[in-house]
Amino acid sequence: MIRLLIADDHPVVRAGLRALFATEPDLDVVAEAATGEQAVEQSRAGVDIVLMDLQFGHGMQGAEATRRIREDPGAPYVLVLTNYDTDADILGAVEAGAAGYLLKDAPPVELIAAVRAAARGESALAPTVAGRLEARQNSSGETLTTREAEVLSLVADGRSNRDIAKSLFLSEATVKSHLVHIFTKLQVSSRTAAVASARDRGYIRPA
Amino acid sequence: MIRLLIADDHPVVRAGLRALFATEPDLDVVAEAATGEQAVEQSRAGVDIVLMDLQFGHGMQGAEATRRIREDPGAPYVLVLTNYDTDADILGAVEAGAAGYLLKDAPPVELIAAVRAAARGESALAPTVAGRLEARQNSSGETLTTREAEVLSLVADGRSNRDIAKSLFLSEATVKSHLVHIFTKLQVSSRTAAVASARDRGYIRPA
DNA sequence: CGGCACCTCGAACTAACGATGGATGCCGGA
DNA sequence: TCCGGCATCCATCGTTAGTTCGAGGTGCCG
Repeated sequence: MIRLLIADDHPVVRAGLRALFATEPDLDVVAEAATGEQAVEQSRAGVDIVLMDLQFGHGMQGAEATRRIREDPGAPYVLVLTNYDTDADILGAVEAGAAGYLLKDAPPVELIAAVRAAARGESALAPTVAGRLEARQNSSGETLTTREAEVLSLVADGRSNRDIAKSLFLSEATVKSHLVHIFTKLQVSSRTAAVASARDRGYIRPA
Repeated sequence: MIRLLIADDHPVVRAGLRALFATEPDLDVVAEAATGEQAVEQSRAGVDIVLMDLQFGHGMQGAEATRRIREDPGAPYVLVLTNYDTDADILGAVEAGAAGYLLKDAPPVELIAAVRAAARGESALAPTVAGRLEARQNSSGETLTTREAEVLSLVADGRSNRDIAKSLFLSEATVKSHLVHIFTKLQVSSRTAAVASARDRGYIRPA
């Protein structure tokens, strides 16, 4: 018997997952959580697998909750649940200790199979994500430094170079310098293209 | 007895809604649709209320499907279902004839109440949306024309003015002209800020 | 210690952008 | 019918952005 915790802020999704797993005799949903905090709490109450949504409306997000849960030795496996497989947080969640991730629009059989696989301790990473993880580790030139990401996020807000310089207590020249590096890494040649590319790659929050 | 059609591309969501309504004796889910096309088709088979997701992975989107369904006289009422209440398509859907809209993270009781209200022919618009509809009609300056939206979406992809001009078979001056109008309506003064603002307001697809 | 990666800044130059102000034709609503 | 909004077009000019050099500072790690 595999004991499940469902963590999602959508009541409808929780009900759907519950209904889905109800048809499987070896799967038992023993708890639900509507926030990241609740998920961390409930995960300690004898659970084998946590189905963790990445996006929560308020408070702690799924990736952080995953990290907290996996801190404990003998903690349950965490399967991350997300809407888009381009989600940047997937990488964060996997690095935080998630055993795999699932797309919400995946067919039910896949969801169930993934849960069983996770319960056996197997990792369930889609090729897309696995590849992205490799890419992040190999081609080190592609990842932005924290400072560059900081600049880029301000650019994405529509701020000007001068504006950004003031906010970060830099000279405008430094901001431009960072931008040159960002453009090179992202293989673009304008700030708006950089923002577009960064959104594609998940470097920037969509909402 | 209220006969429901659930149109959503997520099996999990469909199962969740089905489970939800199963507890109500006067509500009966008689059909499901995973695409916009299916929804239009199924809506003709003796349905009272259609629960219509706005986002479909492929093919016809919810707003368009709503329009098609409501074309017929005596067509079922359509309740739009969406993740974010900032979604630009909500307005489109309501204009297409939706009787109301629901947030997927709304508590189950609200969903059920909204369905019953819609079945009685009542309109169920959240104040947020109702206000936005007014705003759209009153301050006409806020909405972008189709051409402006077209330009803006290319800007959001990181294209240059010259590039956009070529794509749309315009002169660069015309593109700039459109941009001036866009900036004015969005109350910004740069293309990146315009993109940021447009994303906030839901003028641009997040993915 | 000597790289190496990162962050910082400057200066001068080119290209792109945005502001301003004006102009035409077209169409639908008052 | 006339007016207003839309789409289209154009030129000029100041500002911003992006490029290309350069260089100094830090901290980390083998």
